[in-house]
Amino acid sequence: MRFSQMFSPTLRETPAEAEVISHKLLVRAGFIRKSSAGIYSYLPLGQRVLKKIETIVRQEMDGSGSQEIMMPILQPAELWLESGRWYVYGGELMRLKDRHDRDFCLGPTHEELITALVRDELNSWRQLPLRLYQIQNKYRDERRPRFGLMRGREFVMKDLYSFDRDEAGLDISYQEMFDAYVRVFSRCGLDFRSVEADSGAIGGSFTHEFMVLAESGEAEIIYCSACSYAADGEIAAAKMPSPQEAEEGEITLVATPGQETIQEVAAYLQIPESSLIKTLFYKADGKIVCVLLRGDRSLNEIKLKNTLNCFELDMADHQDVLKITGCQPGYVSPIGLTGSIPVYADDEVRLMVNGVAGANQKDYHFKNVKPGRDFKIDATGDFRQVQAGDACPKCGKKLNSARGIEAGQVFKLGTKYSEKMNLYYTDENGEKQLVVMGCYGIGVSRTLAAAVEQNYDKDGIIWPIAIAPYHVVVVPTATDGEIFQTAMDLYEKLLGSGVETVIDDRDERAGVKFKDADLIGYPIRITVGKKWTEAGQFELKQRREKEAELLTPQAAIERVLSLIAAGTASA
RNA sequence: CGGGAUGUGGCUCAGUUUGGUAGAGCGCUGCGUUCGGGACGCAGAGGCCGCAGGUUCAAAUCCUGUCAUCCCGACCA
Repeated sequence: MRFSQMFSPTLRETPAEAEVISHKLLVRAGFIRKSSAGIYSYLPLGQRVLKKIETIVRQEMDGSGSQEIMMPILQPAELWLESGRWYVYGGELMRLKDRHDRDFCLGPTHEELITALVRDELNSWRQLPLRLYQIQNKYRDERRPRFGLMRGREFVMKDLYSFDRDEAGLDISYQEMFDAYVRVFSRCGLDFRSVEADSGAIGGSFTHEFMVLAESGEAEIIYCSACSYAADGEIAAAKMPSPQEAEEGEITLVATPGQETIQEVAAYLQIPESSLIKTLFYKADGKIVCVLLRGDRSLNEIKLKNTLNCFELDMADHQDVLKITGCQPGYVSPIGLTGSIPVYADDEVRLMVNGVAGANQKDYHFKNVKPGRDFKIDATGDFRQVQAGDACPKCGKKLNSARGIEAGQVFKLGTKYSEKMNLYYTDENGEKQLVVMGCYGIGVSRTLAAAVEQNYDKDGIIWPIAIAPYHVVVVPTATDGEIFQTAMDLYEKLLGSGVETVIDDRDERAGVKFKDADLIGYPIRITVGKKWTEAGQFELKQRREKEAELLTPQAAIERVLSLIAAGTASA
């Protein structure tokens, strides 16, 4: 490709609206342009990267026994009414009506459609297992689209659905998909981790997320420094604490004038924050519950939500707290609570011996509090947010934390949709059986953004070679004469060798070309300039490296081919 | 959906407080000089100031409404 003809307008300045690195760089380097909030056009460079990722995904899906199909984006409301999700999905579903006033939506995912499709065609156990997938635009009317391609309202997704005879079959499908995902992200050249995750409202099912590690990631990952344990921070567990061995003291009221926060009370009484009992009040579907945590811990709302099995969970406001305890926040306590409010204590709290808790009385706390003795506990469990430094639930070694971008998820659906939408097959005995399903998504456009979040420097993007829009840019430092002609010859030779190459044939100064090459992030740059005139050599510089290599024309081409081979090898 | 902010040539912004008929830099076009890390000079093109009302002799500027965009939060099968 001649750069002079490429529709890739680069910007010198960062667009004002872009906040995260990938958004800034993808816009500046001419990969994408915004159409409206969370909706983007892909310019030639962006489209090429997208296709590269799609190709890798296709190869791995096809290679693991799946078949590509294409379902409609526009879906009739009836199917969503059938699954019950027309009302459950809420505002995120992009809804519209046709001229006959019939309801439709733009597909955010395709469980309904594919279940209906397969149900009409699937009869015998002989047709199973079956795995179907597609790669297409998905639509989710996010409340708050943000970060460019990271959280868009329209995005490219690969969604695959597996159909098996039973749980054992699903286990195999799940594992094969899991393995395929590992290969996909490895081949894309990304640093990622698979983590155990929350299954959300579906509940009970088994799921893993694939996280591309990046500081800007929206998700927290907790992983073990020693063993293979890794989980989304939303669900990460830590080892059960061991009971404290201490002589029980007698509960005593102490004055703590003006000390309202955990920090203040700990400092005032000269005790560690972990000796305090943190008392929180939440509203679960309108009902008040009391939650206790160790003073140095914070609540993991998802764990509590899953335990309570509620839809809505909000912190109780000051008014409510006042009504329940007769006391302002800061001194509230489970001690002396009336029986109607259930008390949920984190495991760590249950094991405390001489804790400090509020007194439900302004300016006073109790010390030497023993849970169970001094107040009742209705349930205990793991409600705390795991932090780096906690002990691994599997091996007890130290847990670390990192941030990640969720680029893929594998999910066991079980019979949720088969039941609702009557998807059966007939087994060897002639009996009708529910089909067991799984679903598996990869955010293709998000993976593109994640790759940038993980691979950039102050000058621009640094594409992993496997998904780079082009492998090589050839930069002649002159715009005519021998240097330019030599560069053109090199360009032709590279193309002839199957190397995806751009020649920067613009009538620009060398500095401008170098800046653009760095910004766009071609993995390899070959400069034809003074070293050619002086010594008959090209300068080959990898975007990731600091120094250039001086090579003869033949050696340069060989070097390019070997770099590409190394960068695109199947995992 | 709650809170905050911003809409002025393609991009980044000034001008709005104090109303008087639109500016800079970059980019773009042409010519010349320059030519290895975003050159310089000269000459140009390009904007009914998000939109709709209102106040006024006069509105980018004041008022009302509305739309859009961004950030924080909530939310995210």
